[in-house]
Amino acid sequence: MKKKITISDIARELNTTASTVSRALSDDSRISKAKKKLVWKKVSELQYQPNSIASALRKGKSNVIGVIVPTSDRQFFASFIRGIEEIVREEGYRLIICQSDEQYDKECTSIDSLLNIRVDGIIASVAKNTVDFSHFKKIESQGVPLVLFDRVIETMNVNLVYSDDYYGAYRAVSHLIEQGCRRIAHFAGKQHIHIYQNRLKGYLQAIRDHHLPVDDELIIETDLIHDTYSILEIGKVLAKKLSEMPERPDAIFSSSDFAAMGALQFFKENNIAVPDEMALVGYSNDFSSSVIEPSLTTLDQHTSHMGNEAARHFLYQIITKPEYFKPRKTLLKPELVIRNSSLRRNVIPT
Amino acid sequence: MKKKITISDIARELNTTASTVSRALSDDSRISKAKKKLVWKKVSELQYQPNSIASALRKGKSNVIGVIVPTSDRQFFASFIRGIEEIVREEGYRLIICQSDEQYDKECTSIDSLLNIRVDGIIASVAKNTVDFSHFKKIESQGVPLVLFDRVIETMNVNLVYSDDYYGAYRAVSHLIEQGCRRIAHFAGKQHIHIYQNRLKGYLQAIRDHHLPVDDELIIETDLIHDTYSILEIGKVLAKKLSEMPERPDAIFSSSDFAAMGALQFFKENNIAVPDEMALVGYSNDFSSSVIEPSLTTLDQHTSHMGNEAARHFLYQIITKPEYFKPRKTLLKPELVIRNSSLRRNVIPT
DNA sequence: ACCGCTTGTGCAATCGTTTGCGCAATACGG
DNA sequence: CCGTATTGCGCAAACGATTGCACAAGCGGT
Repeated sequence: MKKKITISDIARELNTTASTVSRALSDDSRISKAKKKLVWKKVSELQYQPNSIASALRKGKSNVIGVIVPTSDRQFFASFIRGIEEIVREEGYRLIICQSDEQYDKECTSIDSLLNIRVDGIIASVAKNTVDFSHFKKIESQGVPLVLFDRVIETMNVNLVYSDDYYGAYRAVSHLIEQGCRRIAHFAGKQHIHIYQNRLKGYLQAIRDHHLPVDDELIIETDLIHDTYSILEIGKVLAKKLSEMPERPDAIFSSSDFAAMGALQFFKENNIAVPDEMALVGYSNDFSSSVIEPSLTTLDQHTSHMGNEAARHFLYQIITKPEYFKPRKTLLKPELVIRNSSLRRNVIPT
Repeated sequence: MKKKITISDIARELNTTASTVSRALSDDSRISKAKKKLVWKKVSELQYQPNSIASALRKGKSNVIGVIVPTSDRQFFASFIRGIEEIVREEGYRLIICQSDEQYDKECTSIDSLLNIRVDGIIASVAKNTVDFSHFKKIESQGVPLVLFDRVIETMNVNLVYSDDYYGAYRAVSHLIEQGCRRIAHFAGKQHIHIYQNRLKGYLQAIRDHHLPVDDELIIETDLIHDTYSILEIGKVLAKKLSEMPERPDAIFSSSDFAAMGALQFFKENNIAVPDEMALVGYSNDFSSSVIEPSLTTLDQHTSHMGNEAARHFLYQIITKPEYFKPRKTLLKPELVIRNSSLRRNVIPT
């Protein structure tokens, strides 16, 4: 192990003290230009690397933001993280990324470690089974800025960034109705998760607004959070179930791209024409939805934009005095990306 | 800001000193069981959160590993990161993830910040344009353990984890030949990157070993590192070029799944039958390659396994005395995942 | 009664930076 | 020539946990 050189080493060589060097490095106005030059010269000469640990300890600020995601290998979360990074990197913040793997206890330990290393803030999306929020309350109570995104906890008074799932679903279903669909099924996610609840609400409202009957049989609640290949399978199974109904539906709005794609594969294998006999809309605009045949209509949530917003919320909270601070909530509208799985050729666009 | 409670607060309440508390918490044998109980009780009573910054400063160890990836929104890197995490989390290490965005200068600053915060090690894949390696040398010279993966620098004497690209390519091309293909084109990546170089070598060797002619016209070198949608386009353009050749090739081995998929889309649009007129093999086994129609044959690199290995290399180096330490190199064999894009029906499997 | 040993605890320095405060030197106005 | 700014820098105390060393008390053996 080579001995690391410190601020005092520099000071010694320059016949001055650590304080002066420190101030010179932080461009303090009380240090003369000449001295600063000298210091900078020595710094590069000795290849000095500041020790941010020491600095963090003294300043009580680590310049690190903790990010907790259920999993980082979904495009959704990956591009969200990229979105955060884009914004905070120029302010000198680094990210430390924890995966909860959708498990409550990993979520807890992640939060603990992040607090231990004294992150300056935490940006998180809650795991699918989390119903107790005391660990998030702890973050607040320690005075650490918190931003929740996507799977948020609406009852907590913190910064929020989420997508307007109600709108997205409403938009998707209205689109299907415009295409002439009259019996629209819905692959709904587990209803204790807000986003899935809102998508179901949007679905219902759209149906009602267009004076169509709501059929509970067509609403299938299932766990849409798994690895991609499993959800694909789930989609196939559900598609089979729907196709065997006496009065077969003519469209599906799925809360997951992958379930929609699984369904699509089933229909192709069983010669049910998509979109003409069965139109499909997914959710999230995963890359794969653009290459599957027919390509899948879906909702793009502009995830990296969500990341940007989350980052900005954090930065805003940092510069605001606690007594003046009020949490901010951003609700972003998803965009319907219309592709072939829902585009019937004999329909005249309105 | 609520005042954080420290080890000395605990000590004061217990009429003892910080040293005793510290030792009690680290389960030092010199502290009596009784005292330890008392300490633990107070700890939970006061909701004490250890300050790892202070600890890191004193111990010269942060329990953080820096990971540098070109981009985290590729499945490849995401699952690699997951692979690392799996192994190191139980040893108490956290990950801090930096994206170089394939840019040399971001790579440099990432390394600098990681060294500043005194990470215990760095696991990195080099950016596509990096040709000067002094920043990686710096990591070594500071005595910080380094593991390079996938896009490695073979001339550096550090831990390496990479995939046997030569083997993968050889395997892919042999498979195409077994399927009856005789004029096989190759979408090659830029040749200053080792992995693409090795894939080209594997391609060439397989052709030669099967006594087929090598046609330079069929080898197209192009930049395969971009966002997915752009590579898709590149694939289409190249496919067009190939399809217009007087002697049209009957197969493509692409160093990128996305380029292969782009080509596939072009062939479908232009009624060139895949795999019968044109067989296709991609590289990486991205999820989308399984849903495109026909599904794409490709090479799976077992990325999360690569992550496991990288993590183990790091842990090994950590526990080994520098004077006994020798870098370890792991070369993993990719697996050919045979799907419909290359599977000709009239071929009897051998 | 004395010595040595074990067991449990405290003292104080240390990790590398930052920062409030004080002090000298110079400048400037009257 | 004195008083008051202004400029430039050093002293020393933090930040919170860790750790080498000393030391005290208790015990047993001679």
